Amino acid sequence: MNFFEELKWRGLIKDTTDEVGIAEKLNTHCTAYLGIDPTADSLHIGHMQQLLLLRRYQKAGHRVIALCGGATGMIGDPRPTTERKLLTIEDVAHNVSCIKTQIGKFVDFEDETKGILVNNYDWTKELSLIDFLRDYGKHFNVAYMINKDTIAKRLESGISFTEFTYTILQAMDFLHLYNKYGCDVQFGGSDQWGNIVSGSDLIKKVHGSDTKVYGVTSPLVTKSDGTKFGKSEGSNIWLDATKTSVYEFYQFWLNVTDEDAIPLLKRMSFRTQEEIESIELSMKENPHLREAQKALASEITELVHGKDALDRALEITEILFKGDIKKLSYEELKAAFKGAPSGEIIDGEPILDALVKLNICKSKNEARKLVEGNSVAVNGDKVNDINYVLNKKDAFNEEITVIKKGKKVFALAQFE
RNA sequence: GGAGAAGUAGCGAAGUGGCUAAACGCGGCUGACUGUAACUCAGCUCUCUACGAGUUCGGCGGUUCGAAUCCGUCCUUCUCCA
Repeated sequence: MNFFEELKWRGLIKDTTDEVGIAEKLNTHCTAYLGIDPTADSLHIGHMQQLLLLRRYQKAGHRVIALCGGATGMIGDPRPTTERKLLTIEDVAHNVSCIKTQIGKFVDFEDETKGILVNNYDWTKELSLIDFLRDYGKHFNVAYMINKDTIAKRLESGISFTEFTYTILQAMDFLHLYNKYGCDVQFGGSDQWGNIVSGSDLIKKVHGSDTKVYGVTSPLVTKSDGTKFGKSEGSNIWLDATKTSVYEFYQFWLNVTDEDAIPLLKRMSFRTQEEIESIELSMKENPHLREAQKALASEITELVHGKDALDRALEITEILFKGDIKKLSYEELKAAFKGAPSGEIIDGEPILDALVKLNICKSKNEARKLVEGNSVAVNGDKVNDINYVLNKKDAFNEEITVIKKGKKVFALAQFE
């Protein structure tokens, strides 16, 4: 199975500008690029598939370019629903620096012939309006642009000129990378199809229609029940451990439903076809062991957060679901829960306030309802009195208390 | 520039003077079941010093005993015309 066939088997190919051409190209050598806009100060698991693709390309011997959209991020890729709020220049710069280090976990940038990290702001910031309109604008037919899915969807609800021009900016990136690095493949999620085509079209208009450049997209990750992938408790699962703890990250993957587990393993894991098929087989025989979920969660958590962090997430999991918290020593607890979500409370803190302080609940109102609903446990014991007070003397070493909401959400409360 | 229409909680969408903290659907949370799954069922889903109180229906101002609902004005968006 060659590289292109493998991508297909994994379910990572949706559309290509030229399937035969790209299949050939990927079996020789190419320079492939992926662009990511800095819309937040951390990447989230919605980016994972693409980041892993970057890694796959590099592992397969191709040169990869990770593009951080410092310029495009200031404009905003049109969403199907509504106009984006412009980010401030400071925010974009901050986001760029945060994201760059995260991308480094997936790609090796040590050797320029194997991996390059660029920022499109560098070649866009000096471009004058007149040059933009004369050198690039002429290549874009408005009638053609408004037929692009991303823009067409917005014609009813409204789209600003700013976002309308986004696709031109991204096309300029592909052209720039083609000129400078001979970059001949751009890939991305299927929502990027329009932008990717804009880029290859632009290159062909500038360099001739027989120029060998290719675009390829992968299907967006969806869940079998049709709901949005990548959210937990309504919020994003971030790659930044301070925004989403390693434990939560691990748990997210562990809780993937059976139906989604194998497809996700194919897409996200670097395991071979044989390995994945054997997992699939044993999962069919013993679904309750959730081997696929465990394999998926471990591999991805280790890649993103490292071996030590994974081990700790596993330890916490073990304790929270199988062990008895009260049997642990203070030292064991402290070691196991290192890096877990935590917060400080005072001696005599009411349970409702503590739940809010530790970010387990958004408001005391919510906390009240959960306690009344018998959903909260302190050090393993259910608490259903809304006037319950947390005392130092009940804590481990008079210092640490574990507060749990439901089955899976917990935080460490530390007395001041 | 002109003429219409619309802006309601995370989203979609009712409501068109008091019975409305605002139907319904989705999403989210919790409980039961289970395999930390799926399905199904039940409850919750503005806030708080909580059998009560406060603040909400694009913004501001007004009418009224009383407004998401009426009036004025501003902002935003859509449709059609030029």
